[in-house]
Amino acid sequence: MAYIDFIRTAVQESLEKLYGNTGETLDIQITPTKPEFEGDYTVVFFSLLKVLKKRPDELGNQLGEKLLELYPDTFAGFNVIKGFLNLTFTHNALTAFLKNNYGNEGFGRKPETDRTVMVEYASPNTNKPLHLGHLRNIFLGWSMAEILEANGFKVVKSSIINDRGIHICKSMIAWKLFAGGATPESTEIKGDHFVGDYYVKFNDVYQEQIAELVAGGMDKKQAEKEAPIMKEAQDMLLKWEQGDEEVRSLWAMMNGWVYEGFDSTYKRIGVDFDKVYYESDTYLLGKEYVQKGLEENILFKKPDGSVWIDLADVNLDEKLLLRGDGTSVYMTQDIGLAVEKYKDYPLEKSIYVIGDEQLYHMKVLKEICRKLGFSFADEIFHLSYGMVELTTGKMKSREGTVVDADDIVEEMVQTAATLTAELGKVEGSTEEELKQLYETLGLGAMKFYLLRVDPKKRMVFDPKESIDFHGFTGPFVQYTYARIRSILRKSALRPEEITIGQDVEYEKLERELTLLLETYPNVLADSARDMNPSLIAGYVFSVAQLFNSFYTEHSVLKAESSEKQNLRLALSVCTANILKSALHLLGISVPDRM
RNA sequence: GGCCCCGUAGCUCAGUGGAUAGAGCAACAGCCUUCUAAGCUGUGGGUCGAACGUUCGAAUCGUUCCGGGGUCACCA
Repeated sequence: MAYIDFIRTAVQESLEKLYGNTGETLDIQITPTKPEFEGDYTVVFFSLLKVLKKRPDELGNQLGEKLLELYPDTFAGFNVIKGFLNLTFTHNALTAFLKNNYGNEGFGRKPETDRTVMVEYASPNTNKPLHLGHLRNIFLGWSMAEILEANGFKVVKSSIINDRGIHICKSMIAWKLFAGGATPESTEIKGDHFVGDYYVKFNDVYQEQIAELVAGGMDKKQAEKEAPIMKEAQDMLLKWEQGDEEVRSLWAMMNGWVYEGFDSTYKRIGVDFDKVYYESDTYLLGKEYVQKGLEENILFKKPDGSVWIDLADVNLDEKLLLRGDGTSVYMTQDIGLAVEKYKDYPLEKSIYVIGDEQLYHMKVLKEICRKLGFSFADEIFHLSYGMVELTTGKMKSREGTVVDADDIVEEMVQTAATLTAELGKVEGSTEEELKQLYETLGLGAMKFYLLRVDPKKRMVFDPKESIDFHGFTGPFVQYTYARIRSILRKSALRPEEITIGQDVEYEKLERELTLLLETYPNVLADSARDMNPSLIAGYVFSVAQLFNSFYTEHSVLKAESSEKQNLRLALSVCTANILKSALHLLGISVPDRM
């Protein structure tokens, strides 16, 4: 049992022994003791004073003494200040934890169960390459999947690829008109970038044509509709829907290029999916449920034949589900896909990693599913995250300020290479090892940077700050790990030969580190409960920080006694295990040296 | 305009009912014959957007206001 839970139970028991069962549930808060006070954990008992009709020092002292009496092996002492009871653990209580867990690489993880959840993330369009915003989405999704798995869930990582629609038709028509048969192979351009270039080309030509029409006296709105290239794109979409062979094969070819590009990016950043849905397969699925809803009078038809749902009763407005011509809209498709997911897997929860600009859309989706009678409606969870902005403001594709995913990853890896070369600590490594190290560090920096912030909040991406590998960063934590590995390589004792003496004493930093390491299982549980990887980033940083203080203050290999050396080795092994485990949950790997 | 989110140190962010509000970066002063200095130690830096309220206790909860953002498409 975690220390904090143990204390809660012990306090409850002590209070009952002291004052009997009051019949009320007592609200007891337990927090780590602030560094300026003496103690390890603090019981905050202000709220009990009124119920038990006691004075603070009276209640605090009685409770403290009872705890010492009942658990002499656990509590060594206490002090009372106002409504705070500060408790100090015995050395043996610390040792009990360390002994049982220091060598356990899976410390904090819960055993696997059959409870299954799906995490949908990435979900790109196929008309342009991934950008920085996608990276936040992807790292978040990947990390949440890992965190849920560590908490005992079976996790299905999924993605819905928006592979059809007017957007890809724009790239297609531009390619047809201007590429002259060029391919990613012939131009040596990565497939997704190649297709994205034609999307940009489309827009350039489109703007020119609008300008021409307006110059010729046409109204701007009219011009936007009349521009020939736009008409051609729309014509292509129509042909696609009719199954026109030529259009379909062009579509398949260009999407194929994009997938090759995406796959190489996914591979480099180390993410994958268990199940990929394609919009071209699923976009018609929602219609039957809309039809059924119409028959059951949950939905209604307007005179023009369009189908709507009225959400006024839950403070939302009317929402279109089928156009007058019977074609489906985005929402219709999402209903279909939501059902499909539950047909494919026995899901307890269906998590969607989607930007917060779609909060309203997801709220409506959930509400419609509920009205249509789907039992899973309440288990749809929108893991929303804020936009990534630049120090200069928002990313805007029209202004060319979009940070490309491949570019930024490459830049981080290059930074890692430059920095490593400057420091010159890994001489003697092979080319292959160095290349691997740069990837580990560059991606570690990138992922940590994007995951260290609360997902719900929008964040600012500062290129200067992102390539700083000091302080609250991935490389800082990785460095701490590498330092420990270095100690362990030089140690005469192997981790499994460590023995911690029963009455070994803990100095301040040893004690603090032990207490912090012990809370890891709770951090793991909290991050799953809150759907928030940044809790792990914050934790892993504080562990690394504290270990570095300990490392500077106390020598492990030249400890003053063999008893001390064993203790410090155990602390080092335990720290390394937790750093590795926690970083893994953020998708970050660790180097043996750096 | 309706609804939702945000406002904490120069900058980027922690802290959602408890003690004198924290960290990183930036600034300044120190620490490498000692297990990796991508590190450590210290200093300066805040009317927690504003006001009122609830509470023994408020950055945290409530109301109002100010400032910033999102969204409310027969777009995806």
